[in-house]
Amino acid sequence: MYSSELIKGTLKTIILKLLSESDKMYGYEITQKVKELTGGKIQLTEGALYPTLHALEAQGILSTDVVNVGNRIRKYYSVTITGKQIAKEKVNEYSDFIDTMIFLLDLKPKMG
Amino acid sequence: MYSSELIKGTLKTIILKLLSESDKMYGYEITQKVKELTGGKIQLTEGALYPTLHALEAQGILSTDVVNVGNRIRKYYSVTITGKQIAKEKVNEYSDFIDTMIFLLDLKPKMG
DNA sequence: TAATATACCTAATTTTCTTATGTATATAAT
DNA sequence: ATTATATACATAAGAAAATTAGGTATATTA
Repeated sequence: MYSSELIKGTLKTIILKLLSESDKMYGYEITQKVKELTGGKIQLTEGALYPTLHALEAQGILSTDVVNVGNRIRKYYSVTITGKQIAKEKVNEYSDFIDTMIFLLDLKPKMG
Repeated sequence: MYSSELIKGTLKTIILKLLSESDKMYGYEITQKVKELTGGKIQLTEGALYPTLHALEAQGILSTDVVNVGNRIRKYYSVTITGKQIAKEKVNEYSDFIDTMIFLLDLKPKMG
């Protein structure tokens, strides 16, 4: 787990990237996917995730689809058409930002 | 200029990296150096910078040396011996974090 | 002489997150 | 059977970290 301050400001970008690549995902699924992909290094907290999802929906970037799975509720989120462009911009901006930080901090990114 | 949320959480790391590589720097100098190195893409605000410098000093990570330049005051900061280890850890953690984000967001870092 | 640059600082507010709490069902372990 | 964990949503109080705005003051350039 990284110190929490590092993760600040990346939540929206992570959500939009994951949702851009799959048709739809629900909140809990996003937390599990991020945990899995990062080997537990990034674990989204629900207190941060849900309000952000609600905000993105209110902004028209995400749309929702509530489904009943057994007796439990699942709220699927997907990127709207308007949202797709914004998602792309967000990821591109973060990519550019990372390049800048690598240069500024003189880091050598690991090559796969 | 990046949207402000991206820069959140990176300030300490930037300060500690720059100060680790030069003998000493003063606050205003740090803002100018960052602006110069990033082509204006990252511009530290004084309202964030000075309180952070004070906090790092209070924690014993930085030490200060006040100098008179003409009739103006300049407060030089340098990394203490204890601070050097913490600075290294901070930069390494951020480097690791960036690797994780590159993988998670499937980014292709530009190679110099 | 007015504007910009240098150089420090703090305080109110806002943003964004953590921590804590709440509700409820499903499954695995004891 | 019952307890713990996992699934699945949500909000609210508080903390952390930034922005915005303001303050003081000297030096330089237009």
